Amino acid sequence: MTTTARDRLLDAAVEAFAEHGFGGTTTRDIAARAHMSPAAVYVHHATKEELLFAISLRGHEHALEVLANAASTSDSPVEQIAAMVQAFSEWHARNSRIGRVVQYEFGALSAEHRAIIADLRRRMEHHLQDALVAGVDEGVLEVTDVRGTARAVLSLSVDLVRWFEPGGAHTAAELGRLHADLAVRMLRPGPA
Amino acid sequence: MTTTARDRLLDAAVEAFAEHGFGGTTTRDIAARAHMSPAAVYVHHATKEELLFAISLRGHEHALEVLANAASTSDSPVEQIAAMVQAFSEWHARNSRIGRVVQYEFGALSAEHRAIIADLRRRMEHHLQDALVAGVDEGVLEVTDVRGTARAVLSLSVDLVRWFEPGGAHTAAELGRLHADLAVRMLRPGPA
DNA sequence: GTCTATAAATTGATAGAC
DNA sequence: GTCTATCAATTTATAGAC
Repeated sequence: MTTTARDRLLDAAVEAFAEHGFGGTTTRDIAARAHMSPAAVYVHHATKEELLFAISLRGHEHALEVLANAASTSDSPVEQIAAMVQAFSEWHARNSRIGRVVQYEFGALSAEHRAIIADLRRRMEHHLQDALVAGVDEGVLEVTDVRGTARAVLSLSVDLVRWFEPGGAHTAAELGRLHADLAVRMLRPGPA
Repeated sequence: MTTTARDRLLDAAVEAFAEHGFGGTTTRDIAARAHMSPAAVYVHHATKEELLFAISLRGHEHALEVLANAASTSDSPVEQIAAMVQAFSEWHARNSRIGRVVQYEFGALSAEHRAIIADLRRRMEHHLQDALVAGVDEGVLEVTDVRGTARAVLSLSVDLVRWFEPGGAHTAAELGRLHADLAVRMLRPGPA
């Protein structure tokens, strides 16, 4: 688990993009954070946008994996949703800087890179939609708008990257549990 | 209701900041969108950051007003929450560009301006927290973590600025209704 | 209050030595 | 694969005419 110069560069770029946004970050700032010269940034990535894409791709792949793994832990739709929301919120809290770049800098990608990332995002939404549809079929969930509700559930996890700070009022695990509980309650059939 | 040059400038800056972020927006881009020369940007605002603050202050004040008005439409905590979430989501959808700047460019403000905006944000959260506490006291809501749950409820409204497009799958009114319904269901006491 | 012109600094990216 | 040095373009902001 040695830290390569490439890893140091990616970590530095994540911090800079999360703090100042892609457009507000200079390649000099990234280089300084990674303790490198401005020229060293271009050894591993041809442009600033390619550096963003590398971060965004890794982040989306990791987040998708977290969601897929959580979905596979049970056959019960309710338990799948609880596990997905719990894991997805906890991941976003534990990786809030990566999460901020992943979620907010989509528009800064090139058209080609945006298409690749958009596909990963679709697959994330489908994991949630599948569980919602299964729950409705089994009669254990009440959902009228599957697409809109899937997005709303994911919003609980995603929006925390906007304000989460390590060492704040909630730990990552606490937010995971809270959001999972709220999500399940949100989808239960109402009182007859 | 005449459109002044100042309004044109603010509208142009909102569009530019929402599309490219504060750091990624040039004053030339703002000027071009407002059909002005680069120098005209500095007639009404001394710096690019002051232009952002003017937008952010207006936006936060407007959003707070929407929330306060919704809270005052009923004495029932459940109805207050439904009205707040419905109005807050609808406002963010109808003003998604302003909402994006308001929610995502907080960190680009100066320390002084950030303190002013932070106070407005605290007041928004308190409107929700007050209704949650009242609902728990009356026994009509079940909330274990008031702060965390207030944030989660607001996340439903806020996160839509990340992806909402006018003319998309949902109208602003539909999202308002959907989110209000989900929020109330999220807070109901569970089956004994 | 609008413009043209421009200053002064910063930017993304490259050249070429080690 | 790292550095120093630098280019060419762009950036924020200002000066001064109308």
